[in-house]
Amino acid sequence: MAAATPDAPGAAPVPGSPAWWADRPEPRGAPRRGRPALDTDHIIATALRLVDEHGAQAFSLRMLADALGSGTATLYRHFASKDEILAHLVDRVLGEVDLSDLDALATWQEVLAAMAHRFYGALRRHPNAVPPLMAQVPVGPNGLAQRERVLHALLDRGVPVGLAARAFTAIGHYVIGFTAQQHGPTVASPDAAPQLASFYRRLDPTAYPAITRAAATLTSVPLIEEFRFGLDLLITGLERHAPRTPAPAGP
Amino acid sequence: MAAATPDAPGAAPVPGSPAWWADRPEPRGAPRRGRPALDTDHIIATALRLVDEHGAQAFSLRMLADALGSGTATLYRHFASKDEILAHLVDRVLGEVDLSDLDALATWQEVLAAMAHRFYGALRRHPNAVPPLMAQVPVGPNGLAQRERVLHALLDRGVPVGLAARAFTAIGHYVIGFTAQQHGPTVASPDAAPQLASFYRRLDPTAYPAITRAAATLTSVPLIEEFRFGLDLLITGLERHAPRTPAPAGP
DNA sequence: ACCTGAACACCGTTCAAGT
DNA sequence: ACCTGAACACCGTTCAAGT
Repeated sequence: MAAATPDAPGAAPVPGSPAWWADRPEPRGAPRRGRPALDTDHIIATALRLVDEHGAQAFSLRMLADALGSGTATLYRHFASKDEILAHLVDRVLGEVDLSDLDALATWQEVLAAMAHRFYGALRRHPNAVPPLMAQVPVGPNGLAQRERVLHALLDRGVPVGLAARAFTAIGHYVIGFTAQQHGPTVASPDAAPQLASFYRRLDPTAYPAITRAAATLTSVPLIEEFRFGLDLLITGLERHAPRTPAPAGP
Repeated sequence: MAAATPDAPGAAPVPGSPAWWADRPEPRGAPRRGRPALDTDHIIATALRLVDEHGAQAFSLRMLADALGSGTATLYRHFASKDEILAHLVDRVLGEVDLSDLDALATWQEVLAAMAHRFYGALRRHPNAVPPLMAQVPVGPNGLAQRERVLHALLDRGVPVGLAARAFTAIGHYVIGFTAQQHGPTVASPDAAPQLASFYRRLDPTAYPAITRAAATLTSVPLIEEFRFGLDLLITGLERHAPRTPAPAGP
C-alpha cells in the first residue's frame, strides 16, 4: 500500500525532513560519540566536492570512503545512512549563501532580489547538488538561519508578517524550479540555453507553429535575464499587497 | 575533469535531454523492432504504476520485469537504459494534463491559470514521479504538445510572442518548484503542510523570532491557497507587460 | 531470429572478527 | 572500546546459451 509516506507515526523520520532535523539537537559541531577519527565537517565537505565533480548519481559511499582514506563501515559511525549525509550536504550548500549584509538594503524589494540572486548563485556553483536539494524543504540549521534573516529583514521594512512568509516561499520555489530546469545535471552544459533554443527552432513548423515562432524570436536570451524576468514578475506582483515605502533605516 | 556535462559532441545524448528526444523520430506508437512480445506503452504504464506505489527510489528494473512477467534482459530490447524508461514515464505523466478546452477561456490570464492548475494536478497525482520530472526540461512528445497548445492560446489572445514564451517558462518553473518542495517524496504525507507549520512553531523563539512569529500567524494555510498566491503574483506581474483586453473570441 | 538465465561489477548496509 | 574487512542482499547492464 502507501509505500512513500515518510514520517508516519512510529516510523523513523526521513533524513532531511523537518521531524528528522528536529531530532538533531546540536545545530553546529559537537561530535556525537567520543572523539571519532574522522571529522564530521570534513566528511561532508569531501562529499560535496565529490558530488560537484562526479554528479549525485555517481557519488557512492565507497567513493567517499576512498577519498577519506577510510572504509565505508567507518562512515556509519558518523551518519546512519547515505541519505543523512546528503541532508547535511544540502544544508552545507545553503550555508554558502551569504546574507550578512541584508541590513544595508533600503527596500524589501531589494532584500527579496538579493536573496533570490544569492540563492541562485549557490545552486549554480553546485548544479549536481540540486537534485538532492530539491527533494526537501531546507530546514537544516543553515536553511533556518537564512529563512530567519530574510524574514527579519522583511519585517523590519514594514512587510506584514503573513505576506513576508508567503513571499519567501513563493520566491524560493521559483528559484528552485528555475535552477532545476535550467541547470540540473541533465542539462548542465555551459551552453544549455542556446542548445534548448536551437532544439525548439529545428522542430517542424507545421507540427509546432507557435513553438518555432517563439524560438525564432527569442534567439539567445541569456539565462540570467530569463531568471530576472520571472523574479521581477513576483516582486512587482507583491507590490500590490505591500507598502512601497521603505522603512526608515535604523542606525 | 568535467564529469557531468552530457550531450557533449561525440558522446551519446542523455536520455530525456533535447538532443536525445530529437533522435527519436516516432512521436507515438510504432514498435522499433519487428513485433516484440511486450508493448512499449504497457511497459511505461506499468513502470508509472510501480513508481506511484513504491516510489522512484525503490523502483527497479527487476521489479518492473516481475510485474510484466518477464526478465530484466527483455526490457533492453525496448529501451537502452533505465533512464530511457524514466524519460518516457515523465512524458506519460505530462500526457495526463488535459488542455483540450483552452479555447473556451476568454483571457490569457485564464489560460495561464488553467495550465498551472492542471499541470499542478498531474504532479500531485504522481508525487513519486516528481524527482525524475524535475531533472529535465519536458521536451518529449507530450511536453511539446502542451507547450504548443499553451503558446498558441496565448498568441491567439494577443500576447506578444516573446512574452508568451517567457510567461510559460516562468510559470512552469514555479509549478515545478512548488510541487518539488511541498509534494516531493520526502514530504509526501497528506498532512505535510500542517507538519511543516508546527515544526516552525515549535522552534526556539529566542533563536528564530521571525520564523516563529510568522508560523504563529500563518496557522494552517491550505496548500492550494499558497499555490494560488504565488501564481497570482506571476500573472498580475505579467499584466504590466501585456494587454488586459481579451481578444475577440473566434467562432 | 528472437528471447532470457545467469553472470558481471557494482551498490548501501551490517556485523563478526580484529586491534 | 573502537574500528573495519568481508560479507549480505541487492542494483543496472551484458552476453552467451538456449529455443
